[in-house]
This record gives sequence, structure tokens and C-alpha cells, in this order.
Amino acid sequence: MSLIHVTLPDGTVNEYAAGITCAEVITDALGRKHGCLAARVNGEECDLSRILDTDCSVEGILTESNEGMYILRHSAAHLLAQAVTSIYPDAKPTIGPPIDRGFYYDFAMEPISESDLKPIQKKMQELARKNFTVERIELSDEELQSHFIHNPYKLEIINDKIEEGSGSTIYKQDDWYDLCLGPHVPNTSRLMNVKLTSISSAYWRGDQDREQLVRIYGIVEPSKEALRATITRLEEAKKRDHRKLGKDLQLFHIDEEVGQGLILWTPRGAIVRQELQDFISSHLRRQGYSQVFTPHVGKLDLYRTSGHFPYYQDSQYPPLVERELMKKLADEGCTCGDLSNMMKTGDIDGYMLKPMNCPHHVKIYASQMRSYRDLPLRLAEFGTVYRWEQSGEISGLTRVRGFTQDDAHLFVTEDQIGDEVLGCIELVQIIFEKLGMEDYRVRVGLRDLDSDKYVGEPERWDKAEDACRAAAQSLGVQWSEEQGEAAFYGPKIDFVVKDVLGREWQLGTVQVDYNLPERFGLEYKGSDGEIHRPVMIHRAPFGSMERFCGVLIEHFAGKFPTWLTPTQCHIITISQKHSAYAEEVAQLLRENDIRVAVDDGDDTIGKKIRTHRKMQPAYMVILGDGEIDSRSVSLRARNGDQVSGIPLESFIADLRKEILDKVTQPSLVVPNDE
RNA sequence: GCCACCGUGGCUUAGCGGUAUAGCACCUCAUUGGUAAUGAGGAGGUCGCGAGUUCAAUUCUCGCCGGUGGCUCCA
Repeated sequence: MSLIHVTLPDGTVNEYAAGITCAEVITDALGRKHGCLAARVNGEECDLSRILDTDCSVEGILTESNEGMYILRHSAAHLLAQAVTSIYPDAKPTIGPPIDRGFYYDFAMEPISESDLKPIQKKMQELARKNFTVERIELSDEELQSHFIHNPYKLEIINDKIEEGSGSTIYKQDDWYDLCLGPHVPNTSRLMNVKLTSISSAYWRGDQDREQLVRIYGIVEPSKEALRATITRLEEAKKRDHRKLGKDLQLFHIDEEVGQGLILWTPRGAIVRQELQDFISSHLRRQGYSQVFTPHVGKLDLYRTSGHFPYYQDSQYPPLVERELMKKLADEGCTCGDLSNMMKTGDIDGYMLKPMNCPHHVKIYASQMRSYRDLPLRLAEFGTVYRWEQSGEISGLTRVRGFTQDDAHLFVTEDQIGDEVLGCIELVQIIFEKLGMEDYRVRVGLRDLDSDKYVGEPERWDKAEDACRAAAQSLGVQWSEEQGEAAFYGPKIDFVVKDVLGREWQLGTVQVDYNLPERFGLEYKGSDGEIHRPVMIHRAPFGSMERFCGVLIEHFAGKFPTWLTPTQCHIITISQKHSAYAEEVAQLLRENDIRVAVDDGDDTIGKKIRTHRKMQPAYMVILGDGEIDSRSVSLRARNGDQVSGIPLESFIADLRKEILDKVTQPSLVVPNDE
């Protein structure tokens, strides 16, 4: 029997008889309780059962690692398919991958409901407990065909994805098997700690025109404790959902009679939004932006020139057509289809709710003769736009039909692109930093070199793409280049953040645009006396006020920094005989631009504190005999910390400073040493 | 838009073929209280909307509207 040399991660080289398995090598190196569920041989992931017959390096994959969790989730997906097919013999498994937060499996089957998950989960645990060995089996093309003869989905994958003559592998546990490359856990007992979380639907291969499948989502963890911790974390996350907090904290309201995805900002939410807007505005002034205002509607012709109509009409509110004209056309027997066609061809005009602000800003640029001395011209507007998002997609503040972009358009010379793009993303960084938002990623969208859908010359694209790359690089945060993610009119930089449930939302965006200046024939006179075409940069550092506020509510879990908090101080009296002092303090605070609420009602102090806590003021100011005597205040922080005997005047001064400095979290309460 | 589920006073919620619980909030009275619920009383709902089945519908069926989780889409 020949010997092989196996290199371990620590560099030791052991000698084994050829034919040994990974599991045996790892057990030999780490002992029985090594906790690995797969291995890496020469850097390639494989099963623990892999047989080694040549010299190689071997490394165990622990469940604690990212790779380990993916394998665990992938195996759990298999177990789910086994359980589903045993309960629903007609269900046909299609695909079931691991994902960041767990796993799912798509089945072609009759729809089932949420309540059906319990029995499936039970079945999974029952199968896991039986501790079936998970076995890898290599099959030829013919064998694959015969194994999946009753499952057209698997056959489609086999035919599309597997090279002819190469065969592939299946993974088998008990009498159930699935087409899969692996690797997988060695046995099903590793999969005891699973929970099925939700059910939904998906299209086969993500194609809207193909079969609708039943998708079951689940989570799996290596231990009971870890599973419990994950479940707790998910529940905690739900508590900071901006839709729930928006209601609890009375920040906004969505009324079905007003319409889906149309936000009513209630007084408290309006404060948060306005403070943010003021904050951005002050930075815009520093960066040399000019504020403009434009109307919420524009003529269809405007959007025909910009190219937005009719090409994107599916995502716009329907056009507004003059009453008299409609009546006349109706009398002439004009059908809806005729009307639609006439609008497309431009035979009749109408107005449209603006789906974006750019055409309006372009018209401001074009309203005067421009010289190179005017550039860069930076036009900013908190512009409200309306888009007909699909009904099923609308959600809270993060996906709405009417929203206000913190929009601006920069008209620049070719040479100014780099500096101006940089300026835009510096603004984003300043704002994110002030708000303590560190968990975001930057996506640089570049053109797909093989596609011809892009407008403009390649040399200009190269230059603009370089400018975007350089700008992203300068941020000093994680960023990625994504080929083919550019808009057809130019490259872009996007800022992406995750919400509490791990869903990604695009917030800020900076886009270079060669197209609109062309379509609108924009010009400026250069230093050479010739006429040139400016380049446009679209940018919205927050994306929209709605989405940004939604993300911010979750980021702070409703506990806003003092400057953003709707009511910064809630003044609470010990008893009603302290009302006069409370009113005096409140008035002083108001005079210092501090937002206050006063509760001098006849509830007990404990009751009042409990009630006001729910609104998450930065501070509760407690006033009683002691405070009146010493002309002071007693403060209570959100976490329950308290401090008393603070002189009224110094409290006001400190609070003002905290607000002006936009300190990330209230910090005036430092508990007294007992 | 598609699939599944859900829709009871401002909020959270019980219930079910015979028009409905409870808590918080609200109002009144008493209580004047030092940091997470003082006591008593009161008012408030055509059970999302429309149609059907039935002697009878909040409850069953269908349609619509809205919400939730996904899918698809996102200039």
C-alpha cells in the first residue's frame, strides 16, 4: 500500500496510507470532537468522506465559519426537500440553495399555507434524528437521466448545466437523493436545529413567464443555543421595524383612502424629515449649490424629449389629459387604445406627474446662455417625484409611490467630472458619519463592454468610469465594481445599506450622464470661443427623504440623536402644584429652540414616566419641590439613568450645545456616584 | 403585477352561523404622588368594502380594497 503526505494548516506534514478519508485525517490531527462538517483539500471544499490517494493539503471546515454555515444551510435545504417529498409525494423539488440568512427550497407543488410548515419542520427533525449518512454518488449522464426521470426541473438543469459526457453527482440520505455538487454534512444529525420561517412563491429560474413555485424559507444553526439566539435576534429586529416604530412614535401615516405608497408625514415625523433636510441644505450651501424649485407636473413633450415617455410609462402615473379634449375624443368614439397611441405619437399632449426632476433642471440650465465661467452649475431641489411602483412591491417608507429626492444636477465640463463626483460622495460620507451609519457598501456601476446599449464615445466612458473608481477609492470604505450595472447614459456610484431584516436598500446615488445634455441640446461657450456640450451629474446623497428616514428609524431603533428627536424634552411634574415651574422651564427651553412637551397631569410619577418613555424623548425632565427650591432640573435618560440637581441655566446651555453639535446620542445624563 | 397568508373601537387583542371580549389610550370623579401601571366610574365598534348562500353572516363563498412575506420590476 502506498503512502501519501498530507499537509495540515499549521504546516505539519503527516504520512498516511493512501485511501484514508478527510474525516480520519482531521480526527487524527484534532481529536474526535473536531467540530468540522466538511473539509478543504488543496483549497477545494469537499465532504469529510472524501478519499485521499495523493499528496495534498487538508483543512477542516468548522460550522462557526462562513463556509461551514453555508454547507450546514445547504444540507438543511436538502433535508427540507426530503421532508416535503415524504409528506407531499407529488411535490417536485427544483432548486434549494443556502442564503445569507438561512436557506430555501423551491417546489413545484400545490400551494400550501403557513400552518403547513409545522408538520414539515417536525418531519425534518424526525429525519435528522435518524442520523442518515449523507452519501455522495457519482453518476453518468444516463444514470442522471434515469434518476430524475420524473422531475422535469432537475432534467432541465441536467440538460442545461451539465456538460455532455461529464456526468455529475447526487447526494443521498436514506432513500432520498438530490442532484448536487456538494459538499454536505456527513450525516443528518447535524441538522437538528432547524426552523422553517416563512413561505412564499418564486418563479422557476426567476422568469416571470414560467411556473410559479412554492418557496419555503428556513434557518439552521449548529446548536440549540445558537438557534434560540438567532430567533431572538430576528424578533428583536422586528421590534425596530420602521413601520412599527413609525406608528408607535407617531412619525407617519399611510391611509388607504389617500393611496398606496403615499406618505402622510405627521407632525413628529415632519420634524425628523425637516431637520434632516436643513442639515443637508447647510452642506449644500457650503459646497456651492443653488437651490431651485420646480413644479410637480410637466408636459408629456418634456418627457418625450428626455426619453422617459413613452418608454417608462409602465412605471409612471397615467398622464393627465385636458377635460375638453377628452370629451371631444370620446364623442368621436376614440378608444382607450387610440388615446394611448395618440399620446405616444405626440398627436395629443397632456401633463404628467414628474417621475424625476432632471428635465425641469435641464430647462433651468437652458434658460440662459451659459459660459464655461458658469460651470460647474449645481442646481439642488428637494424634489417630489411620483412613480407607479408595482402594488406588491410597496412597503412602508422604503418603497413608495410618491417621494422626495434630495436631488441635484450638476452641469459640468468634461474636465470637472472627477472633482465634482468626488464632492458628491464627500457629502454622503459627511452625512453618514454624522449619523453613525457605518454599515454601508459602495457599488460602482460600470458599463458592460460587450453591450451596445450605451450612449456616448468609449473614451469619455473610460474617463468617467475612472473618475467614479477614484472617487470610491477615496472613501476608504468597502466598494465593488459591477460590470453592466451602469445606466445606459453613464456610470454611477450607489450607496447601499441593509435594513433590520437584512434586506438591502439603495440610498444615495451619483450618476454621470452624457445623454440628457445631448437630447436637450445643452451648450456652453468654452474659453476657446467654441460651443461645447456640458456633462450632467445626477446625485441624491440620501436617495429619498422617505427611504432614508425609514432606514434611519431602524438604525436608531427610534432613539434618535437629540437634534433629530421630535420632542427633545418631556417635562414631567411630581404633582400638579409644580405646574407653574414646569411651564416656566418649558418656556425657557422653547425660547432656546428646544422642542418640549409638558405633562403636569394627575397621574403618578411612575405612570407618567412609563407613558412618556414610549415616545423616546432625548430627556425626561422631572420637576418637584426640590427642583423649585434650587431652580434646577432632574434628568432621566432613555436607559433609565438619572441625575438630579442640575442648575436650570447650565442644563439649557449644555442641551443647546448637544443639539447644535449634532451629537450622535444624548449624553447629558451621567449618573451620580452613589 | 404574481403566489401564500392576514384585515375586529386610536393601538394591541379574544371570539364565533344568532350583531362582540379584554387591556392600553381617551373622558369624569376622588387621589397631590420623587423615577417602568393610584382607585372608581364612563364613553367609544354597521367586526376593511360589496355581492352571494342562509330564517339568520363579523363568522361560510366570491369579487374588490388594504397590509405582511417572497417573486418579478426598479430610469
